[in-house]
Parts: sequence; structure tokens; C-alpha cells
Amino acid sequence: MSTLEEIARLSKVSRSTVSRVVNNDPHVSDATRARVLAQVHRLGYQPHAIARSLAAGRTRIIGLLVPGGISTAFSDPFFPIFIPAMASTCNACDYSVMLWLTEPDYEQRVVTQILGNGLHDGLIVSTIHLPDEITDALVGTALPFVLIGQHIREVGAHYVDVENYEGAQKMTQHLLGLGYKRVAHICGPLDTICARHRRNGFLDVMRAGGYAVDAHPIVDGDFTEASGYDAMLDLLPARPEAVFAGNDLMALGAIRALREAGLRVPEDVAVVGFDDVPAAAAANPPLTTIRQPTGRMGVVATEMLIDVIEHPVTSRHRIVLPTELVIRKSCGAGMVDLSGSKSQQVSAG
Amino acid sequence: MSTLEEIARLSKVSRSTVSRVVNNDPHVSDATRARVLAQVHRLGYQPHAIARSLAAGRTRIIGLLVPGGISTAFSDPFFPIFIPAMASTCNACDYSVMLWLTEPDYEQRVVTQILGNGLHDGLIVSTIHLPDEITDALVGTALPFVLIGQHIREVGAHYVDVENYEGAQKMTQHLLGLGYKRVAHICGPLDTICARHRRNGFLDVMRAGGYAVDAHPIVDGDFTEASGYDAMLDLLPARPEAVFAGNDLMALGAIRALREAGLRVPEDVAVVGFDDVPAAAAANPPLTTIRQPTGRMGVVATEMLIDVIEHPVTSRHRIVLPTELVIRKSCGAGMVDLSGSKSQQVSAG
DNA sequence: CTGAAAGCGCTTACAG
DNA sequence: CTGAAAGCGCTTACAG
Repeated sequence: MSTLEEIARLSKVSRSTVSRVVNNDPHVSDATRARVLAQVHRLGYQPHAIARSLAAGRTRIIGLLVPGGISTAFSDPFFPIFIPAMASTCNACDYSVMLWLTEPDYEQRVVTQILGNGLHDGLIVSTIHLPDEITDALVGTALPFVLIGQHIREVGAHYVDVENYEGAQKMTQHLLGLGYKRVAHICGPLDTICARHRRNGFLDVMRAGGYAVDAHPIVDGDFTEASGYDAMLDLLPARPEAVFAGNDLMALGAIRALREAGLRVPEDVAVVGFDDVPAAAAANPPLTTIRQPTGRMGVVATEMLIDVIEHPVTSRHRIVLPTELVIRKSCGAGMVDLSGSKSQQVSAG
Repeated sequence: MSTLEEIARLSKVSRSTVSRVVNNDPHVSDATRARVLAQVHRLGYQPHAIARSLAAGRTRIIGLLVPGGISTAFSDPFFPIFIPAMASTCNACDYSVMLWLTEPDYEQRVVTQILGNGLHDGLIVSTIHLPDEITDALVGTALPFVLIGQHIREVGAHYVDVENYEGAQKMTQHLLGLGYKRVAHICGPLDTICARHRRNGFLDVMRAGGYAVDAHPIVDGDFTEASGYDAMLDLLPARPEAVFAGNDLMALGAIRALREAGLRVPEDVAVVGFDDVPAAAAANPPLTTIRQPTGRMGVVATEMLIDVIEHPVTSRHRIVLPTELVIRKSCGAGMVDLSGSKSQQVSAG
């Protein structure tokens, strides 16, 4: 690997000048620039990223921190969409992304290290549940960071979120509009803002519609398929007409429970979810859900972070992205005039 | 952030000594060590990773290069398992992982940059199809790298692969053992060694069994679900008794095509895959397949790379991991004595 | 066991 | 437009 020094010697200019040429500084004469570039190309010179970072005081590296256990992290359909979107945005802005999948035991140590070792210009923390260890480490750090979603323990941080409350309202209104009266909700873990907002959207619309509290039972889940299955089992005796699960995975679990109980979806019980994960469209029946712009979150969070890195501010940045109702079969919409439409065959996965 | 210099001044020793303490050099007296550590803890001193890398000549950063289009990269069920395994192994060895999802237009540029900018100690290149741009960049580089899988254009590189040929043999033998005579194969893209090895395993067993060439039609696919669907459509007129798809996604596509044609799996046509992706067990019917140790590949490739980084060698490292036959319902095994077993209800995704 | 010194390969004011 | 010089925060022989 050739160095700046070498290029300078060969093109008979100072290292400063080579540095200027390499960094596109306009204050270089055309002749000098050409002479330097000729050597740069001849030797295939590339600036040494580490040396450059040390001198410039910034690394152009962004960390992505995914807390909470490596195994669970990637079983979540969120990351396969979020990460490429983030990586793509980084690359377009000439940043690199460093991936930190922390395991619960090491969270505190890893985060402290990331924040303090000078390797990153900024950090994106992507998780629905923010462990206290991380919150503690984040508070008062000088490193710019952006959170995905709002969190219970307020840290005054920049964040990107989606309209969970409004989305849940839309879905609940859709269900009531379809004529369902006994609507149940399978709620996500209440230590996440996300699950709370979705539940509140549901409750507020139900109450506004004049439904008594016990007319819309709420069962707790934890956003996993298995918890949706269990919750549906609990719900069965109440015989709801429709079930609004706090996310798609739980909705899929609920459908599985209903099917095993010999009930049809949506004919006997309508089931809807939230997120619009890839499996939602492929489910049988295709799942009515609220689409969350996952890829867009990756792009927006990255742009926000880069903005904060390059233009330090005191004001807090927050972006809340809209959600969208996606009507498929599982809610029973259009069932009255099902005449011509044939139920679709769908494969798993 | 405090610096080495600061710690040195406060503990009244030289910077060399602080460096020794921080790096656990045994040649420091206990008293001195204690004095230095006291200041380290008091100030929460952390070595500056970038400065350290520049001085030491290594970064403890490993790059993961996933070529071939960001969108496709993560729709592949391989990465959600491979990446966490790799990240976990890196973290355990005190390395960090930098993620490079390249888009076809930038591959050459990105790879050249990764190889030459001094940011990485080594690189793992994970793809079944290695574009020429990357092969060209890789040849003759000084940076240690490990390939996932063998590749058409031989680059003399270290690699980790799985027993594709042997796995395909096992599966074909299993099918023949079940009594099927007309067995078809849906082949992956022939510009990958992986698809070729699987096809060869199939062909060799069929031939050894005395089956004529036209008794086992082979149709080309490209490892996507859609291509499996299309291939099955082509295969339908030949009415195979069993179909061995080159991977699970194509097997799922084939099942979808069969179902739409009103045929039952495995009663009318048996279908089997390769890989054992998560969706395979959840499919309807659950897919008989060859298990590929995806997580293990991530661990082994990372360990191999770190080994090569820390103990430079001239010999080429190659590890080929075993595959395992996983018998589920889709092959029709056990159909003869189905008496007690009830077909399982399974959810999508 | 400890320290002084050189050096890693750049960037960045500061002069001219 | 160009160069000399200081400095980024460490590590690493080399002496002692």
C-alpha cells in the first residue's frame, strides 16, 4: 500500500498538497492536481482510513446497536428490512456501518465501549425494549445517537417512530366499520411504548364507540407467535367476533390456535395484525394489518443521525412516520359479496 | 474523554507504562499497576480505538461482504442466521464486524476500498455467486479473507463450505429407498458450485441406481420460490413421483404449484428440498430436507479468518461441514403406516 | 521494571 | 496556490 508521503515525493509536491488533491480541495492549480492524480492512479493510492480518522477527528463510521440477545434479534422480521435500508443509506453518504448485536450479559460493557472508544461518529439503537443498562450508558454521552421508537425511560434523545396509536385507531375503526361488536385485543409487552400506544389506540376507539370495557377483552402477549397462540386460547371462551393482535406474529399465532379449535378465519373469527411483515401477505388467509414503513425507518434514522453528526444541534429531532391500513382477507372485509372471489392458495414462509 | 497522556500525568508514570498496564503487560510492578489503574477507573479511561489501530497496525475489525444487491441479500434466510453467529464469534474474540452490503453497481469500487483502506484486518465474503468484479479485486490482495462456499472461478482462497454433493446423494438415496422411480430435480443456478454439486450428487446416485437419463428430468431454477413454482409447472407433464429441489425455497414454490394443480403433497407427488431454512419446518406439509449448518458456518468462517489474521500462513484453509438428512412429511416417508399419526396443522412464516 | 523517543499516515491551521 | 510544522492518541523497540 502506498502512502501520501510516497505520492508527494513522486509528484514533487508537499504532503499537504497531495492531501488537498485527494480531498478535492479547490485551492490547487490544475497542473499540480493533474500531476498528483497521475501518481495516485499509477500506484492505486488509497488514503488510509484509520490515519485519516485519527487526524480528522471523525471516522465516518456509524454503529448499529441491536440489544437483547443475538438469537432473538434476527428472528424478528424487522431487521432483514431495516438493516439493508440503513446500510444502503450509509454507503450512499460515504459512511460505513458497524454491527453490534449485544447479548444481555455484555450490554453495559459493549455500549460503554462503543460510546467511548472513538470508533464511531454516531449510533443507532434499534430495539423496542431498551434495557436499563443501555439507557444508563446513553444518558449524558457526547456521542450522537438516534433511537428507533420511543421508550419508557425518557432519555431526551432523537428518535424515529411510527404512528402506532393512529394505526391502531385506524384498524379498530375498520373492524367496527365491518360490523363487529365483540372485538378483543392481544396486547404486546407493556414495558414497550409501542405496545402501549397500539393498545391505547384500540381502547380509545372502542370507548368512543360506546363499548363497555368488558365487551373488548384485552389479553397480554409478548409479540411472539407463541404468545399469540396462548392469548387466543385464553380468548376463546369469550368468543370474540374479531381479534386485533398487537403485531403480525401474534396474529399468526392466534390464527393457528383458532384453526386447531376448528374455527375458520375470517368466517368464524376475524383476525388482524400490525406491522405487515413479509409473512403477513403469505399467510393463509392473507392478513389484514397496519403497514409499518420499516425500510423507510432505516433510511430516515440514518439520515437523521448523519445530520446530527454533521450539524451538531441542541434541538431534539423526532420523526414519526405514518402507518397504513392494508386490507386483505383475514378481517372478513368483502365477505358479503364473496360471490366471484375464490379463496387464494398460499404457501408458507 | 481522557487520554493515555492524562492518566500518565496523574499517576506520575510515563505513557509507556500506562500503555503496558492497559494492555496487561506483565512487566509492571504491582504498585505501579495499582496506581495507574486507580486513575483509569477514576476517569473511566478507555483507549482510543483509532489511535491504537494506527500505532499497532491492526484494527481488530472484520468486514462481512455480502455482494449482489441489498434487497436480495436479506430475503435469503441464510443471513439472519449466519450474521448473528459471525457477530457473536467476533465479539467473543474481541473483534468488531463491519457490514458491507454492496449493490451491483458499486461492487468493484467498494471491494477495492475495503481491501485497501486499512480499516479491516480481514474479510469474509458471503455469497453463492461471486461476481467477477469481486474475484478480480480479491486476487492478489494482501488482506486475509475467507470465502463462504467454493466458487467457479478458483481464487485459491480459504473457504468454508458444506457437503452439498454428499447431502444431495443422501437425499436421492432416501427418495429411491422410499420406492420412488420417477424422480425429478429442480436445479439451482449453474453458475454456482453449490447448485452443481447438488445436481451431481443427485445424478450420480440416480445413475448408480441404473436409472436412464430421461427417467430423471432436470429443470433449471435460480433458488427463488418463484423459480421453483415455474420449474414445477414445466415438470408437471412428466408426472414425476418425487421432486428433489436444489433448495427449500424452490421446494416451497414447487409445492405451491402442485397444490394449485390440485395435486397433494406427498400423496400424489413427494417434494423435498435442501438447506432446512426456518420456513421448511413450518411449511405445509413440513418439508423433508438436508440441513445445512448455517450458524456453524458463521462461527467456523470467523474463527478461520481470525486464525489466518493472527497466524499468517501460506497453506490454504478449507473446511467442509457435514449436512444431515431431516425427514419430515413432504417426502411421504412413513405413509404406509400412517395409521396413528395425524397430519399436523402448521402456520405460515 | 520504567522512560524517552520515534513513528503509525494522515489533516489542518498558519505562513508566505 | 503551496509548504513546513504540529498534532491526532496510541504502540513499540531500545536503553537503562
